[in-house]
Amino acid sequence: MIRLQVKSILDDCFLQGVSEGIWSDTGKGRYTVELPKHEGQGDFSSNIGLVLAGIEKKNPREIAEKIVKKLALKTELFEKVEVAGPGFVNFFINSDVWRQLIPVVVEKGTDFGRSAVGNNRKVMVEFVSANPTGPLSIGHGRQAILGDSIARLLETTGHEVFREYYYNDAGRQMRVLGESTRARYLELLGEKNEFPEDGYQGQYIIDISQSLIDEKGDALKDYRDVTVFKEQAEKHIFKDISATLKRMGIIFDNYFNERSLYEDGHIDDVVCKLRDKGYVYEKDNAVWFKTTEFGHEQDRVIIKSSGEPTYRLPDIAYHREKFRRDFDWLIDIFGSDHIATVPDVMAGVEALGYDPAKVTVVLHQFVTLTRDGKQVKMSTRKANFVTVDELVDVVGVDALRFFFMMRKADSQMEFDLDLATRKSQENPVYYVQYGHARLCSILRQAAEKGISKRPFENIDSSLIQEPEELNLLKAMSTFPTVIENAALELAPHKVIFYLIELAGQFHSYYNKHKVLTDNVPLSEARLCLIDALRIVVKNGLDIIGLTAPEKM
RNA sequence: GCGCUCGUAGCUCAGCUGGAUAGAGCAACGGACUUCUAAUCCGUAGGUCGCAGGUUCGAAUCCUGCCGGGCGUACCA
Repeated sequence: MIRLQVKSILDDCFLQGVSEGIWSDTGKGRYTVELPKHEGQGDFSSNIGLVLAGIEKKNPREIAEKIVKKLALKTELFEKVEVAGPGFVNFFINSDVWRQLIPVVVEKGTDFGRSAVGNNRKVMVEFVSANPTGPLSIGHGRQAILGDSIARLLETTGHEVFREYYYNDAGRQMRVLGESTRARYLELLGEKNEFPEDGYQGQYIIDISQSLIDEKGDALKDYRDVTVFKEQAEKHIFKDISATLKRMGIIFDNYFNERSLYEDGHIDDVVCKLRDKGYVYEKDNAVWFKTTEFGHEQDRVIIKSSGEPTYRLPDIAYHREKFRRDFDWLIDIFGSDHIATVPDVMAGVEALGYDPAKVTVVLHQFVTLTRDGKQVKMSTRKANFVTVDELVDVVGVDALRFFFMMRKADSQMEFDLDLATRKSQENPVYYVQYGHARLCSILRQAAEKGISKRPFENIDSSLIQEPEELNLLKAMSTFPTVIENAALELAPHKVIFYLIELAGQFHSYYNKHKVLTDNVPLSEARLCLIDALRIVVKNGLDIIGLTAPEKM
């Protein structure tokens, strides 16, 4: 907030220098205003001297001096502006500017941090998209939480967000699922049979088979067609998946079934359109898509010689449907195993006349599981995975969300269930939540002691003067920018790190200074700060889907 | 082989659209509870930012090469 004001004042000075002929306008937009890393370098700092000196071939400090001279006349925002180091301009902001943040935050309340930068752009976030072959595992959990927090951030910044889950309940995987279910069904009935070699081995299949017996007895034992088994499995698994997601606070606006692309003729239509445009040809009895026309190394098969489409074709058709539904921005959250499909889909989208620049793919790295110190290759089929439900049981929703949001998407994560269980108490989510609980506690105590929460105009705000207090205000002032950046960069971890930092500053302050004392005016002033801070922490937790307990 | 991606403290990770002295948590060590919640705080220690070049006033950050991990590289999804 304040940074932008400083930047715009600096821009004015720069332009003034241009019109006076001191320097050219080449440097326009090249210099920055940033938060310095070290103490004593001001509240903000600009590299303008160094940048302009490079362009004009002049001494950076001299240029910085000229800027400072112009700035001095400009505004009461600054307490001091000085040249430092090799040619930086450091800005020291008047303390009162920081204090004025308090009434702003209090007035905006839950809206502080929200913004309209999204301009109501329609965004679809596609995530999870797991086929119903088993419970959600850790990897899905990461994706679910990543996608959901991105969606939340976009909503907070004025985007119109639509969450979609894309799934496929046809094909080989599902046939195997049906066969596995039938095999277990017969097993439970004591019938002789063989479990499919590549069948799904999890306990959940047995449970599903049992449910069939409960409902229908042995009426299905002579069914050769696996459809009924498949459908039962799908129904149960999907119910579990939605329950798991809901438990984590994740709700979808739509589940999109890949099969509808066939039923509604979109698959055939896409092939026709591509053929009309000359991007498709036949060879070796298969249908090929000329991805080489889009700079790829080789063409790709979209319909196998058996007549079945490869996964690329429905993926392309699906993306066309997304475009046709008039979204301005399409965000796909994929695991890194989908890297290879992305360029093909993009080529397809482009070939059909849509703009691939409207698609952003967030790829997240895998979560590897270690058990007894050894890495386990997770597989739904072999059922050697850890489910999201198990994790939630053990660590709770908040800790799990925090854990997954802490890391940026493209970092690999190692997950050790034993360690997670043991360490869940150390999860930094509690550090932030405890901060919130403490803030609430102060407000409660104040009420009990009869120290009233007065409006900002009625307190002596100059009493808010400790460096820790001003630093808290400075940190609070960046909150809207943090949210905005995290949203536009699709990087929820930035909010997490911000909250940890802010909570840390508060905990320090709490241990050093007392808010409620016999000094009533001072207590009242500090209480205003505490109230505003509580709002920021609460909003931060809310925005990324975490609870903000008032007591712990 | 090729493509994408990662490599920062003992461990887990921030920082990466170039800026001044590279940060946090955990683990280690030493301190602070008759005081608004000690799920907290304060301090100490810990680094060739994978390696080597290059670009420039300035590189953890950009470029090139190499080394090492992950994921791909199907008429599997």
